[in-house]
Amino acid sequence: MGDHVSGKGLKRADLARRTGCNLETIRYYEKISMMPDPPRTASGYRVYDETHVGRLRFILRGRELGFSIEELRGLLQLVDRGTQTCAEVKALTEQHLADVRAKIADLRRIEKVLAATAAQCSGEEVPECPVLEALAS
Amino acid sequence: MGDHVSGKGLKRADLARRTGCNLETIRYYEKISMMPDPPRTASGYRVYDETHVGRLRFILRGRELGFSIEELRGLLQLVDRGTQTCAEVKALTEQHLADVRAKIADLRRIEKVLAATAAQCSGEEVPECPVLEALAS
DNA sequence: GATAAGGTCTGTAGTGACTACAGACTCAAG
DNA sequence: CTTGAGTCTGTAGTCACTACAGACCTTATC
Repeated sequence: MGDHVSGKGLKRADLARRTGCNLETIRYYEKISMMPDPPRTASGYRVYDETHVGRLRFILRGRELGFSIEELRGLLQLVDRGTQTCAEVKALTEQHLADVRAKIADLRRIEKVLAATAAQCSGEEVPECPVLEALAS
Repeated sequence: MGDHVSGKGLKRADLARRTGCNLETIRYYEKISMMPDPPRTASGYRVYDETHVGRLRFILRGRELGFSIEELRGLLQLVDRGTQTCAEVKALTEQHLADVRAKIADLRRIEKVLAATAAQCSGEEVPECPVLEALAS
């Protein structure tokens, strides 16, 4: 009854394979209501279809782009309502873009300090180490 | 018996103020053995001195630079052993520098995608949104 | 000396976003 | 009919903190 048969009725492992998502993460997204409760077989197995594949891909892609679960919840609500304005989505995206840029700036500052202190190292066995001193001061 | 009196015998709140560290985080670092168990007063209050200020500042600065707790534990062990070679420290630092640079590269890729998709937005009330489509596809 | 306000002590629970496991159940193949 | 793999549930662990409840101590004021 797996993925390869008739294209309908994906089991959890099928959905995981199709999306590259961890098996347990699917259950987690269901628990926190990011994914809808899927229909079940008589014996209780979850049954997914293409809409689930699409939604999960959306979530995974968003996570890859650094959106938090809550940010994605906002985005998904707009999708679910069906009445989203492009402006609303754009605003969320631009806010997130600003966050990403701030993070890049932070990391660049860190990179500079690390590169500068590492460059001072002789690599020899000396009791004083410029890195440790940089951390201590 | 606080910070302002005689310069000796800092209480936990004094150490927090001197380092900018959160009060509870000090206790946490003690619990995970990043900070040594300090001496106590007869009634059980922790008593800190300048060596504690130095070590905590070292940890906080390292965390700011993105070292993980375990990485800092490595660095601190070298410090504690007193026998560190500059080469060991340099290796840890350069590994960490590589991690930071990888993270920057990731974020820049994300930034590009976000900026490109946001730029496509009209901001008008259209049912199709390029951002949502970018996430879905 | 009594009392009230504030600091400190302890252990524990919550955060975000998963990940992993134990023990019970079901399903398909041989 | 048995074996092995897949699935189910709830729960605990991860990282690096942060916050809280309830007990105790210290300090200042009356």
